[in-house]
Amino acid sequence: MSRPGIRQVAARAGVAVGTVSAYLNHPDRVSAERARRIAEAIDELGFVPSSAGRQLRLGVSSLIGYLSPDVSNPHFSEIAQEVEYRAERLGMTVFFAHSHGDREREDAYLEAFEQRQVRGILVSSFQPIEARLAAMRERGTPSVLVGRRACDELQPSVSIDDVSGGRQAGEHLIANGCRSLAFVGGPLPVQQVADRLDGMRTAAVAASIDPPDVIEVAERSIAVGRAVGAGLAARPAAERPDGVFAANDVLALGLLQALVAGGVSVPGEVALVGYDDNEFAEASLIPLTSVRARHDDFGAAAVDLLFEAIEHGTGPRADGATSQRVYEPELIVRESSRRAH
Amino acid sequence: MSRPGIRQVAARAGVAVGTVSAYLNHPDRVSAERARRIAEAIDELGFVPSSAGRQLRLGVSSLIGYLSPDVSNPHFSEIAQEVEYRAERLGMTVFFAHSHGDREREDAYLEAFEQRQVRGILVSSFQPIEARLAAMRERGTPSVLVGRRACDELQPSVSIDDVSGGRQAGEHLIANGCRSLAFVGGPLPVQQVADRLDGMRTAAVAASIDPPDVIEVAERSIAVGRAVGAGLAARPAAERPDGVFAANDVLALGLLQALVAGGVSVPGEVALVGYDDNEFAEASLIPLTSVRARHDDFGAAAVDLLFEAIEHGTGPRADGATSQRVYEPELIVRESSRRAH
DNA sequence: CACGGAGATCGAAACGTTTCAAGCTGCGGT
DNA sequence: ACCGCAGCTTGAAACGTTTCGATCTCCGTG
Repeated sequence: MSRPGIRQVAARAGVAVGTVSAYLNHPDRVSAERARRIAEAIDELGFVPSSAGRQLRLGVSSLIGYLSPDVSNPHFSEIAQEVEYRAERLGMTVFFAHSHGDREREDAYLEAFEQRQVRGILVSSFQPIEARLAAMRERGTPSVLVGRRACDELQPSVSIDDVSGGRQAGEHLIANGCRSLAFVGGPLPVQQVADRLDGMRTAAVAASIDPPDVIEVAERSIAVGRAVGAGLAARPAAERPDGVFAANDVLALGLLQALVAGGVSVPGEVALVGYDDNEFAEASLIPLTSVRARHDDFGAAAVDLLFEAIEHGTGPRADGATSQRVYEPELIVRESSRRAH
Repeated sequence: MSRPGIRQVAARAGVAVGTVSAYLNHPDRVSAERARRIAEAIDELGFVPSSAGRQLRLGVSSLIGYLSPDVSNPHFSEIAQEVEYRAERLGMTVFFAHSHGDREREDAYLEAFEQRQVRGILVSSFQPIEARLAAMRERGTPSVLVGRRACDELQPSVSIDDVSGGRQAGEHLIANGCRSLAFVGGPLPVQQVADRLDGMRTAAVAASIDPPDVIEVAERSIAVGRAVGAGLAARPAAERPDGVFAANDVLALGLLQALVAGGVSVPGEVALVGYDDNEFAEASLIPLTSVRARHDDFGAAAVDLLFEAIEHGTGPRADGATSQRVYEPELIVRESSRRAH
């Protein structure tokens, strides 16, 4: 007793299959009488149209794929939500997949997307991935790199100027009287992390103070932040940085907790700045200063850019412009770094 | 220049289409020589198998659907992650969709799942939805209700005993000397919320103290928690409850921030307990006491139950047992409610 | 009354895959 | 030299849909 198809519906309603198809896709083209009979048949049979059949015939789906590292980081879940809203308004469904930073999973999902004939793909990744995206573009599936600026001119991307974000964080700390800076983040090969550090270094150089101490970590999680924070709290005050910039809010929140638990006053003894400005940064008991990546437009812009790529085809843009949007981040100053001079 | 199909590959490799199919699905059944030729052809043509064609022929996909209200709540994203891991190990891909509490969206996604012929569906919802799930079960798509115990015997579910959780929270507050309780949560028609409140009431009755003051809210978010917290902080100390139980960690974190900002000492003047034990509850500067819903097994159990339903068919279970797992929650005591007596 | 046109309906073909009965090949045993 | 068997290989059929030229019906016009 396999599920009924459009044929069974047609037979039951006493009409041709083409008519049933018309009813489903262009209800206005079929007479009221038949529409009624068809609706009845569908109901009685419990007919559900098969998207596989439809997709096979049409050659495309109404799916867009979204590959992100990790939805448990509020930064990504906030973007995901926005993407879903925007795509929905454009009649598309989003197929979410999470790589958890694993390269194999990334590959597997990208391939799955292609097999499903998604119309386009949104990709957030901490790994070099442009070559793979270029190959998919060749085969007709466009993509937008989210969160990092693409090197290849032909690869659309939506990103934050992380160097600028890092510089703002650094300048802010310095302006608040910090002279002994530290950067907590990693792995350093990750472009976004490296850029943020670079920006901070630039600020230090400009102010002619020592470059930040780099505390590299393998993972940006609360637990790791906590561990690093405990280490800092354990140092004698003289050997402790007085201004810390974390690559990430999640990391920063862990740091903050361990510092305070270790008896270090924030922002008094250590001023702290995070990155992403996620929801929980603002909700902390000592609200966290953070570099905001304008979430409001970010996900939506990615979707829009993807649609542009879908329309324009996958070649270079006719107008020669590159489709790479870079947002200027904004420093949101809160208590964790606000110091009386 | 449509994408090449298995036929073009066969032609190019000089073999029959059946052989290419065999190569793709049972590589051991084709001779080394042909395998080589086919691999070559696939490479040259950039062939990507169409999952639509495959699914059409097979009649099933390797998808399971997961409908949840909102991935920006860490509670759900933690479950989602677990579900994805478990499903992956079983060779399934998870199709995520988010209802954002909207009934229409819920409907639309459930229908989309069915059209895609998912093997089964995981559903978290705050609305009554069992009737719809029953209809889908009739048509051959099993589901597992996640987070709330199903009323219908035939509907598998994985849930937490929310009444017990509420009772534990209440008893704990009382044991810590609180005599004037309050419950913050809502909307009350939501089963999970009502159950938690019920449990707390039970505890109050058992201890012969006044039942909790109920502060109903329309939405469980940080912002709402903050607003309620500000309201409490503004009251004269005598009119303020000394033990507050929030339906949700997100809500609790908002409350906590506003209380402290309003000069109310936590846990000194107000002891606070949340629910879900999400990652950020533990990471708060005043770590939040919370009722933990054993995330470790939760998502995995849901997937396992779904698979059982898929195997067993969609009728009542042969052994007559109902497939409803109820977990006993565990109170994790942290500083936000720990009081010196 | 014949004709034309508009609008609704029909039904075969095609999309890309897997299955499976049937055919083919080569080898070992008698 | 023949048979039988095992293992590869073949290719047609079927899955459920949409498209589109052909057909049919009906009505108004000349």
